[in-house]
Amino acid sequence: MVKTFVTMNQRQQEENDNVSSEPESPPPPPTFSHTKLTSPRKCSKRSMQKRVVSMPIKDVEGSRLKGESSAPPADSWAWRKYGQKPIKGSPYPRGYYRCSSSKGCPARKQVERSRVDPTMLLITYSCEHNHPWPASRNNNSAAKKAAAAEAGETPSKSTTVVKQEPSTSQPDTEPESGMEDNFPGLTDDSILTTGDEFAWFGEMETTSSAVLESTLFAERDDGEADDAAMIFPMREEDESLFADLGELPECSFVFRHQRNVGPQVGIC
DNA sequence: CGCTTTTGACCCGCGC
DNA sequence: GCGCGGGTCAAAAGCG
Repeated sequence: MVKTFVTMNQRQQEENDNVSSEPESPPPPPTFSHTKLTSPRKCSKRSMQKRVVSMPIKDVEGSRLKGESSAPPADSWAWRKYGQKPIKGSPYPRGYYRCSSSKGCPARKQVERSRVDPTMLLITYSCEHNHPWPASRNNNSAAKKAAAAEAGETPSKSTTVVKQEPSTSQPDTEPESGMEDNFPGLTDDSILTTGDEFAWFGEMETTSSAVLESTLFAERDDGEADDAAMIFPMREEDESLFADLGELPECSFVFRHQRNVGPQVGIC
């Protein structure tokens, strides 16, 4: 299973759409706990970290069909839709879901259909740092249903973009303190290791054919993004595509992982 | 009956 | 300061 990626087109789209996490903001500080947040409504976009999953519609439907009974669904939490908005420039509406797996769960996700590739769903996950992630409930069929409904019935392909945005809701505490207990997946260290610690994403990763993206190295200050970009050598055509990436945020990282998709970019 | 979805209104941040 | 667009709220309707 490949991890985390945004195709170039998707990324460009996100730049255009503001779908990406903080396109309008300068590179964020290297830690999570800087912005005081009193309510989700007051969460600054720049203070959030996102995870965007670009999921083939087919996968959404597939997991819905076989989901609860046999194989765990791609996303094992309960999501309740609380809104839907048409997005400017996009023919497809964006659905807004919040976690209903536990009371007071701050997690949210947005589901929209990719304009670049209508066969793909872009799912943006967000949550707060200190959010105590609930145990899997395998009860997200509703959201999937809605996502699939929004997406329509179309064949699908491959890539996945994951964006996640933990907000900085504990401004007076050290970034590491308490956070690991409640939201282990979003520590600076584990941010590089999706899977075990990032259980909820990891679960998605292992239970779905969707490709899961890596966390966005937004909060890193050690140049990891650059390193990540070097993991996969680029071909010339890819490099030409990246020629326009001069304005990528510092924290952006680039992969290539798919033969027919081209370069992949993670955005933070 | 309880939970979810729908949908219009409202709020807020941001750019001009 | 104003307008726009994105995100959330909350009431009503639908569904199991």
